[in-house]
Amino acid sequence: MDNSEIAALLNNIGDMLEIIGESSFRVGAYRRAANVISALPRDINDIRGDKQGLTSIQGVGKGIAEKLAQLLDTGKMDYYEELKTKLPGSLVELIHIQGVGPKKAKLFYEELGVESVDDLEKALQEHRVKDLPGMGVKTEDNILRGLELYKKQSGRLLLSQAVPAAEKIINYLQKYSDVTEISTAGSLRRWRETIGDIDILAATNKPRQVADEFCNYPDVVSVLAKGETKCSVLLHNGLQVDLRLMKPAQFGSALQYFTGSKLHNIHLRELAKKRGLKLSEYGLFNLAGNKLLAGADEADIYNELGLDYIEPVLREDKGEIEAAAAGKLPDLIKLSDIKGDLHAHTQASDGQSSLEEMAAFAQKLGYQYLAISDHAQTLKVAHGLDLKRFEEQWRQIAELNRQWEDFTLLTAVELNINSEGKTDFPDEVLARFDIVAASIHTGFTQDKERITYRTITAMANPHIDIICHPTGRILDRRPPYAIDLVQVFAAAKKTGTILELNAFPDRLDLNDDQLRAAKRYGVKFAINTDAHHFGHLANMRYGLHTAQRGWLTSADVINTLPIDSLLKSL
DNA sequence: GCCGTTTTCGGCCCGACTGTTTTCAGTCG
Repeated sequence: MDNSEIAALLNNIGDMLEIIGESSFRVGAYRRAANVISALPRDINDIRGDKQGLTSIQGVGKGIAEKLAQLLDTGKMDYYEELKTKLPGSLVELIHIQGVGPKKAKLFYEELGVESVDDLEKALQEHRVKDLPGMGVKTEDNILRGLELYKKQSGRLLLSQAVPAAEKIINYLQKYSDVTEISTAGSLRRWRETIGDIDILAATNKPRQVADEFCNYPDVVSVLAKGETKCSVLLHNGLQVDLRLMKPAQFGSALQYFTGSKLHNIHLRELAKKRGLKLSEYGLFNLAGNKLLAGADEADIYNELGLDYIEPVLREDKGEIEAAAAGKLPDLIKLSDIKGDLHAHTQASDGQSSLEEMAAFAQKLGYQYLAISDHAQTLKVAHGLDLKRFEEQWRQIAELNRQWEDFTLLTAVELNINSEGKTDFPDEVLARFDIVAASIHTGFTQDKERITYRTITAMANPHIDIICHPTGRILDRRPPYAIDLVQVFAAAKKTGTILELNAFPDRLDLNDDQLRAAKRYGVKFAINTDAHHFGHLANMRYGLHTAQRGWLTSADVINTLPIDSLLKSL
């Protein structure tokens, strides 16, 4: 089992313990351990072999370490198996429905025999819930609404749906209402790969007027709640947007609080307490609560706690607070560091734009270079190019390059790694491209050993510079294929092969935790959009923020290099 | 179940809202 699978299992245990009614601190301990392990830069199996062992992991003590050791050694954990006999397998799913927590899940199970989401739906329809102690008609309605929501958005929203929608609303409110400051908050501001709902925070002295304007926003189909501190609306595309209204003097502390993550906030408040202070959404206070130390400005809160400012993308309680205390936060890569894009397709294969259109948009973004990396001959479904067609493309690129002084189209290819680990062209052909990328497009269902072998075999070819979308996952549609990333990272370091961070919003592959792990191995990255239309080149920002979430600096990413250094490094 | 520049035992973040209740439990973020 890998780190993310272990983390998922620990979270599941946390959910089960909560329903059983275990101490919330024990529940929290399992969730913290899960959070830390998901971000671990090393394979947990290796740590198991260390002298200090699993307890060297912050948040893993003797109890969890013993259980994990058994799991890693035998593939089973007695404790988990025992819990599963106490609760039906799908009962934990209930607490992911808005309005249902552990207590109600337990009540429904014990009193109504509800064991799954389907059971609950039936019980609600038959109005068996309202007669339970502490329940009523309104509770029943609330849960029914939560259930509808749960069914509708089983998957969370992609960043690429949420970010533009939020930006439009912010522009609108700035234009038509009296806000002094306004920002996104929540997981959207942290640029998590998927978003639950859109949170927006505004500072104003005229909350009623801002609330009115917000509810009049043209895309609103229904107003769910409207008050002076909070409004919720539903947009016609099904998105829920929450607007929170604050006084300017509290904007910083409110923004800090509503940005989260939950675990980051808990850790920060613990730290405040240790220093004799108290932190809430209303500000940072002395313990007596009568002296305000910070509130209007978010950065002041961190500074008053003795920390460097922590960017929202890092606020996951994955070591950023310790790093900020030690002055060791990374100098995160910025969008302006990106000098070009190394993965783009044209009409020649499965793209929709011409060479000229791609180049024009890349220049508009201020790039020095763009690599045209169409698919090659064996990927028939994408109309891959044979050598003759590539030679024609090279001729066109050379001709176009003559007219620009400070911009270059690079000749590239995205090879397909077949089930034997072989690619489309012999080495003497590969040597003729500026950049050679390779990736897996077929045989997703092969076993871990096989897929890892294919990838590592391709990396061993000295002509192959980059491995694209290394896990093949597509958010909400396709899980990653079975691949041993630890072996891949080690091989990437050894062979000097670059790993791609694919910026396409439903890929983001490698993801944040994987980037951080790979960085520890000394791997270098390319952040590429994999554009199939010139407009897709603008997706770079989704990759960029994912890179930040992976603690990457500009030195970790090769397409921050000017063109001559780039070509030399390849 | 974890952890220690107040502690190896006794703590463990903070506040608001809702719905069901007469003082609070449950849920949420």
